[in-house]
Amino acid sequence: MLQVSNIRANKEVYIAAFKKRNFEAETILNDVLSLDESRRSTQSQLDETLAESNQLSKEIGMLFKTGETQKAGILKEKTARLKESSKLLSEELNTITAKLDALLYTIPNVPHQSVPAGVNEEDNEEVFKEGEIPVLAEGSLPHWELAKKYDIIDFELGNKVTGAGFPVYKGKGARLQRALITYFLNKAAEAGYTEYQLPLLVNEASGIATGQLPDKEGQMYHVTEDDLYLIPTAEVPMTNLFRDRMLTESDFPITCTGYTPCFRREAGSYGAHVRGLNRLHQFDKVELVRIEKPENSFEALDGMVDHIKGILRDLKLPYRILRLCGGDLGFTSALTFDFEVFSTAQDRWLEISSVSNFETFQANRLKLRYKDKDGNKHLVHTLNGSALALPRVLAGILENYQTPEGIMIPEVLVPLTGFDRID
RNA sequence: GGAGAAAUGGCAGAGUGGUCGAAUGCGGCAGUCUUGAAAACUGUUGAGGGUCACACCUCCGGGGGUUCGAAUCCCUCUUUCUCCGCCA
Repeated sequence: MLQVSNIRANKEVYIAAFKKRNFEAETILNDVLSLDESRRSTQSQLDETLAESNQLSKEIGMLFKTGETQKAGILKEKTARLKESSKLLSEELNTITAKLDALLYTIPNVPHQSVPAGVNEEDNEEVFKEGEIPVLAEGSLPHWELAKKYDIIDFELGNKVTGAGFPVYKGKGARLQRALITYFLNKAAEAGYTEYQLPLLVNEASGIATGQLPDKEGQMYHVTEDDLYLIPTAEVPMTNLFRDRMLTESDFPITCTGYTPCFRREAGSYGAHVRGLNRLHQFDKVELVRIEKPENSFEALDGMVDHIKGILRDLKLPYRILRLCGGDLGFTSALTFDFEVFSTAQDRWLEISSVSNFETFQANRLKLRYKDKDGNKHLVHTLNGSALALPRVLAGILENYQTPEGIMIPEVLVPLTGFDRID
């Protein structure tokens, strides 16, 4: 959520920046500013009324003490009127505040200056590419065929037990999956990230703070009985660990990692592009979260990008990095880099990580600030990134490492899987 | 799930209708002393809104109510603790 004070100071700059998102902001920003105007004037009217009423109450107290009950009675009548008007004013204030918040909730983050304009994924900017695309033997298969051939992932069983999008990993498939999780967590630990095991259900306040609610409500599974949401990403519980905190200089840097399953309704998704592991309702992911001082956040973002590069090099997977254009940029993000692995048998790029700097957008909702040496308070910057999302990495490995003799296991994983080939 | 107790500032802990935004202790910060540090002493020290700055307003787990006036009384929700039940 943007800060009104920043909107006031940077309106024109924001309007221009929002154009990169194809978001026509002028009207809404003007509405925000005028609502804020009336919020403040109503607030100060209310304050004055309350001040008067407080003063009278004090006087009444004194009069009772000195036994002048008649005088007190007269003042009491006065307060009745004040009470009435303060009630009206506070109702008005609530209405205005609710309207203002509702508007603010619909405004996405301001794209970073480096974000290219664009309408969709076609306009994302490729900034890096590495790794060799293997030449596969005749008759190579997409991963869902391989999964069936080697009996390592069973989509049908998942359909029976739950429904589409909930695959069952089996035998070496399950072990490979577990090895990947361990491997990713080990890499994060080596890089200094603190590991967490997190709740998989979160409350509404958490969903709002990281920006999943109220706008993207339909993306999360909602447990209505208890009013809890299944996490769509570990970002939600991990970032919310720091909700309502006042940090100090010595708390930085804050770097966290954790493995969780992720649950996404993906309403409306179907077709060839969602086949197999390409798009699931439940999938595994290792996530990185960082909380940084504003002046360090972009350096931290680069650090995360490098971390993920290192993993993909280790796995010897061909990948590229995209700087998302305004049209493809997530609602809460100021700058996002997507990592894509080339899926040889499908002949397409699969997104396996998304690394973002949210600047103060989440911190404002989180009420997450820090106090600098001089005692001044600032919102922090929050960042997160997948390192990595499992299913598509698995798809990439299965497809790129297939040989007529079976699927070879990337070298770095062998100590963790205990086998070097699926056949 | 049942019964009881509790929730106050960074922490501990007073406060049970009016000079309480809140005693006191610890911690933090600044100073005195000291070659330096510790100790001791002195001062200072919650958050949000508002203002050029003050004033002023709000916040004692959340929400609602009683009252001229609520940390304090009432209702409700949440959380924690103790006991019982159930259970991986």
